[in-house]
Amino acid sequence: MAEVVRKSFRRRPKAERMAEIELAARQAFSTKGYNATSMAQIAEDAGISEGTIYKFYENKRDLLLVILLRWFEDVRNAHQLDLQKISGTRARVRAIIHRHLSAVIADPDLARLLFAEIRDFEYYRETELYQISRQYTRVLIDVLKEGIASGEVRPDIPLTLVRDVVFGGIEHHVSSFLSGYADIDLNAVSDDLCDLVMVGITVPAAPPPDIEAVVDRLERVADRLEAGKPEGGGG
Amino acid sequence: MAEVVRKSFRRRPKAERMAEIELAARQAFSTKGYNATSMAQIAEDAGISEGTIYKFYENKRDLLLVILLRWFEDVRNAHQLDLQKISGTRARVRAIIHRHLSAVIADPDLARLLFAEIRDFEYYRETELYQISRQYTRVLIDVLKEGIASGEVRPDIPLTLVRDVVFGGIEHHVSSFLSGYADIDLNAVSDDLCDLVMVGITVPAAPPPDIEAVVDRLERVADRLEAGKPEGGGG
Amino acid sequence: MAEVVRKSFRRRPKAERMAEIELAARQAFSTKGYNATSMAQIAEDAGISEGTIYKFYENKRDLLLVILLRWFEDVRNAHQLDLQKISGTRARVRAIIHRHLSAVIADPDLARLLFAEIRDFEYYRETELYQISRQYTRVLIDVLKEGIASGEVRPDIPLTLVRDVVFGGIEHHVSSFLSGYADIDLNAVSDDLCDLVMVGITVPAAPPPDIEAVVDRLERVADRLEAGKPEGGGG
Amino acid sequence: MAEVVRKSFRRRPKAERMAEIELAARQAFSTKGYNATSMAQIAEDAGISEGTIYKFYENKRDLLLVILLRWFEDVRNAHQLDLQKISGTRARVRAIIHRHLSAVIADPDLARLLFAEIRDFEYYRETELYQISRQYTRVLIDVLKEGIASGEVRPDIPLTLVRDVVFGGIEHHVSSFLSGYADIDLNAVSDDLCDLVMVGITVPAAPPPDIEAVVDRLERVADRLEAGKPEGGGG
DNA sequence: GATGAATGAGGATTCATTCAT
DNA sequence: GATGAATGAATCCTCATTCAT
Repeated sequence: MAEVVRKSFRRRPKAERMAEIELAARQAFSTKGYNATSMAQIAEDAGISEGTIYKFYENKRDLLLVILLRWFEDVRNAHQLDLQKISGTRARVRAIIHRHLSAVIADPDLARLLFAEIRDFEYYRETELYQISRQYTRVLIDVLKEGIASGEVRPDIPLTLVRDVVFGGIEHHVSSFLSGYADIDLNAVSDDLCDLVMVGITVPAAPPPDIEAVVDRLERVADRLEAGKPEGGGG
Repeated sequence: MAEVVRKSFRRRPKAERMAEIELAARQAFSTKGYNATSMAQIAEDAGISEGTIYKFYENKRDLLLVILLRWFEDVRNAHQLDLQKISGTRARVRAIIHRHLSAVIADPDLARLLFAEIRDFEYYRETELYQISRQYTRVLIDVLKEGIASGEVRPDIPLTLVRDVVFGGIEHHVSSFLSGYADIDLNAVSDDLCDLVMVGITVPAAPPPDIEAVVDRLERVADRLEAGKPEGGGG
Repeated sequence: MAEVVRKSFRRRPKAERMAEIELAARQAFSTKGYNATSMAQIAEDAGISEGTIYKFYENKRDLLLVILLRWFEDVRNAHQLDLQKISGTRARVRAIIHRHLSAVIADPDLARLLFAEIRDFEYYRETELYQISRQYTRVLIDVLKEGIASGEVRPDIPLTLVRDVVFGGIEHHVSSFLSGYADIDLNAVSDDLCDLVMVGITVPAAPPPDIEAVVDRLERVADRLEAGKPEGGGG
Repeated sequence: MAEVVRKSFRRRPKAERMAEIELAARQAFSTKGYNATSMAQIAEDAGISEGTIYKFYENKRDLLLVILLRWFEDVRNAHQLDLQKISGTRARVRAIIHRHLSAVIADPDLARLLFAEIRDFEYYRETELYQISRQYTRVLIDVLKEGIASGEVRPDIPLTLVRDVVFGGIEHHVSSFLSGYADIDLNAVSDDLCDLVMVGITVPAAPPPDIEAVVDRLERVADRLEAGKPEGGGG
């Protein structure tokens, strides 16, 4: 009974192939942009033939979509994990900023592709990717709502505007830094942006200058009163 | 060999032609993106022939560049005029936000083209357009610096990050609203964004509004306490 | 975006395709010249699509280059074979002339393309094709040098000029005959040109000038002898 | 009677304009080739507008034709003047070679244009330019015929072949020298080519070395015959 | 399943020529 | 006469996609 197990000797796991293709595509799209990247180039980079890509992805557009979806999913999952171990609105906001910032820095052009190239894809905005990106930015809104509930955040803030300021700000900041070929200090920028959003840029309204003196006096009075209690009781 | 007899045509003022071409190109680029727009389409929309475009613009890229430059120049000039009649950091910041927001709302895709399509234009980032866009966002930084000088703004804020938050936030906000086919309340959003940047979202450690009255009362109490100590016991 | 459904097609051996393309291109280039020939025309003649040409050749210029290179190689190989079985400078020179002449007659415009169209190809002259064409005409120079060594050829001849006279002469001759729609007698022209180069056109060097005087004297002697015959006979 | 002679104050003599246009066109055609030269460029170089060229020349092709015709006429006239003061076939052949060579060296690409670019001009070959170029090369044939008549040239030479060898040789030689960026020694090359054509490259069939000895012997015979006449009969 | 040769529409750009000014 | 803006066909080349092997 020669039960020769002749497994696929050349066939690669589907997931592995796809990962290679997506990696190649992602790098190419990021580096040169969607239009300037050819399927032939992606195939070559992935070490496969052009035709094979079409076994896994409907077309070039679909490939970009899948890549963007994967990116959103990955970062969103990271957000979930982060938030599980962090409490306090400020700390949670900072975590979201930090995570998104590091993701954008890791592949600065990918996020922009969403806005840049998707526009050719007429009806796609209302569907898959649009939903995902909304869900993605939803984490921040949820955290802000919790902050409102807990009293840490003003209840009258424009939620979507805050969301756009955070994500738009990160995108702009990374891209303007890239233009300047400078490095970004991940922690410093996270802190700064978090600060900025939380407390703004205005010089804090100085506390009434006398109040401390008054308190001092009151404390002294209280001290004395307490000290004189024994006599005070008599009458 | 293009040895063909041509139709008739009309000679038009150069500026008029260019305005028509740029309008057509601007709309097409905005609507469909740079790559998806053909010179033939632009020519048709402008009511001229393809060849004529090349009398005025070096190539397609140049046409986009000119359009973007014009946009920046126009809005920058508007900024200058605005700021001439407004004083106070907060009011000036709000004016910049308001002006930029209304420009972006007027042609929401144009500003994005800068970031979306320019990336193919290798060395151009370091040159013309990059310079202009830097100069453009410079107005906000200058206003912020004045605010620091006048004590209205915290001296330790990260200037470029604030800049990126404002312009990136506006861009994202407009584009996310457009996706939802909702209208933007220009004044409300300007106010909100200005507020956000100036004072942040944290619940202010608001000094109790009665504090001075309280202090007064406390002081009177203290006075009485002090004064009545000796006699206070007696009737 | 070329997202169209295609017709069916046949996969063919690479060499076969290339041969067809080159044949079509060669005929078109020869007939109409390089500039007047469109890639579309070549593709149609070759029975393929335009895009396919670009699978084999970088661009139109490259296609011309390849064709010219092939032609030079073919004729050069023929020269080699010819010379292997022929000895004697004159016979060898004639063989080169004959072979080149017949190649030029077979495709009269091809050789001229080299000189006519290559000039646009700026730096190409110093590279591939220039080298090949130099090597090509080198055969004649080598044969001439052998002739000098063997004493059959004057050692003081300007080698490159002779080379240019032979090849330039053939080219001109064929093209002027073609203009006149006349046929060329391959063997006769080969002989004539060979003769021309070998011995020139001058009437063969007059016999030493004194010999005539000598002959005169001899004639006079003879006359006298004849006149004196009557007496001479007596005695 | 104010007979104000208001001559053309801006209008240039027609001939002058044409000369400028032709100069500009000639340089451009020579430098870049016919196809690569645009009418716009010629107009700019000539300091006039594009439209003006069409006042003088039917079209681009016609302009080239005129230029080539002028060139042929100029050189042909020079040939005529040269030949008026030179006699002897060899000297006359050399004069033609020298004159043509110097004309080709002066504008090396012009002559080639005749062969290179004219081919697009289907039926033109049988007409104007073809006639002129035939007439042009006719001078050499005429000189050769005179040489035959005077006995200086072998009567059996292939006239047209000699013509093609001379003109084709010059063309090739100049172009191969240009490729090498070397200078041509006008006189040396003229001499060499003239020599080559006149006497070929073969080592001259040196007069039989014994001929003088033979003559000597013949003279001695004659002497003896003369001396021995009286006695000769006797003894 | 994988391949990669073949497709062919599409697009940017050029330029000879015309003709209203 | 001169101009030069306008034309628009023509061309090379690219590349997403298909399908016979």
